Amino acid sequence: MAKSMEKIVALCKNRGFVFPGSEIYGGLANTWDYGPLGVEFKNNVKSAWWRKFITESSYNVGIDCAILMNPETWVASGHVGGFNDPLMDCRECKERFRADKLIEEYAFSKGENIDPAVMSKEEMENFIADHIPCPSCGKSNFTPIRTFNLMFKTFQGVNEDTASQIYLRPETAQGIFVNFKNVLRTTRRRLPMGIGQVGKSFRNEITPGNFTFRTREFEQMELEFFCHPSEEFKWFNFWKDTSHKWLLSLGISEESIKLRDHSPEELSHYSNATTDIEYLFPFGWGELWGIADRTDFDLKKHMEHSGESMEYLDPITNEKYVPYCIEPSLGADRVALAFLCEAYDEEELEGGDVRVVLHLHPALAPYKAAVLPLQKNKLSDKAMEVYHSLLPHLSVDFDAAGSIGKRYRRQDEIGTPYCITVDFDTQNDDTVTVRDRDTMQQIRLPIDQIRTFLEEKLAF
RNA sequence: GCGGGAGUGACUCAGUGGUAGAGUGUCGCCUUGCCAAGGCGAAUGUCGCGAGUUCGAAUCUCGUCUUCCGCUCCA
Repeated sequence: MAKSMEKIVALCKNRGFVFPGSEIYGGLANTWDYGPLGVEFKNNVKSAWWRKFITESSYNVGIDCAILMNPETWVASGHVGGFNDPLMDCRECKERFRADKLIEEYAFSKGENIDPAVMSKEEMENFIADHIPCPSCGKSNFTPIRTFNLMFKTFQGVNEDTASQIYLRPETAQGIFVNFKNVLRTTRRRLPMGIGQVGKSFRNEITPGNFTFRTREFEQMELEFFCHPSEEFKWFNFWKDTSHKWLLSLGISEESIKLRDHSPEELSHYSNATTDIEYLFPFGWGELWGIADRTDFDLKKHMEHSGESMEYLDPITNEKYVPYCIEPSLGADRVALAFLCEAYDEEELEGGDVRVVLHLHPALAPYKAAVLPLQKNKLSDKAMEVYHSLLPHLSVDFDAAGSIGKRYRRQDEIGTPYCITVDFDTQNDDTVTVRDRDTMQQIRLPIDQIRTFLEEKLAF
């Protein structure tokens, strides 16, 4: 049956996966809070990534950097210069223009030597008002210039002046680059080596939207993998492949993802190759994972701006070089949403009624199992025992309210892969019914084997 | 920023000037012995906010806030 964002958003709100941010104050556009189930789920997504890309990798190590960084970082990375576009709108025809581009074009067409780069905002505004009509409608009625910078600004310390202005990081990558030497030295690693990080980033997007897909505050799972320049494509393909397989191993189907190589025109100025892994959301294809060959761009920029050497001395060959960097960068909120969309299903059962079920991979499910007494009054004590015996080891739920069928459905809806039903036989032989979410099949299992059974299912 | 929708219980909505409603969900009791059964009962509302009109406003007017969808934009 059809899945839609509307239904998925409604499920998230009703069951405590995701709430609209600041709801009691009428909300704040495009902010979302992860509820009790959502945080378990998202943590599972993040730890699955961490396990695959950091813990289980012999090449990679982790790091957790500050969100606030020396502003010079963003000058070096190009984020300060690259995102200060002076924009103005024509009040008549609503077209939007870059003031510096208008002046450049004007200067070029008149053969005059005017450089907007040295002009202040007011000077540009005045110049345009005096000389340049709207290229679209011919009128001269522009709004004042507004500079759109992607980065959120704030102030460090008590003085709110430009000297104390700092930024919320727009990507986690730069924290890794500035620590490259620290990590290399303290881990005594040789290249190739990767440094991974999970953390919040902030971008003041003009148009956010589609639930948690594009938000101004978001979480990234980034790996910066450093290698010899001659091996850039080898490792680029390796991480592309590894990323692709990771998604499949956690339940994303082949049909709903595609790998899209950037065309040469589309490539960022620093990249030799970029591949996006896109997922087919109910609202269309959306980028989950950008795998970019960033070359030595970032390390070189930081060398220039900081004066610190970012070169690597190969202890075997004695070759000294600035490493190339392959960056698989994944949106945590995006991929979590993709897992949800992929898992969401409405199944028509015999008799015509419909059950909503999240076919989440057990490793991602908020609860691995729910313990249910078949009969509330007489079996709750025994069920509680089972529940408490599992609680120290696994995330499990307990539910005694309503009919057993209703409780199965409630667990289906939140993606709990197994329901453990305590019945009257349990009291005699210490076995329980384990009901599978996907197949609705039931097996009988001794209580002391439940934990092992569940833990085996968590592999991906 | 522009254009267009929309704000009534947790959710979906009804209510167009005269005592705030329904279904779903939630909770309790009974029933129920493996897939949303049933019975009885309960709780939850500054009707987004502020002015105005009126004897009286969820309802009409103005303002405002929030939100959604398009457009603009997008490392």
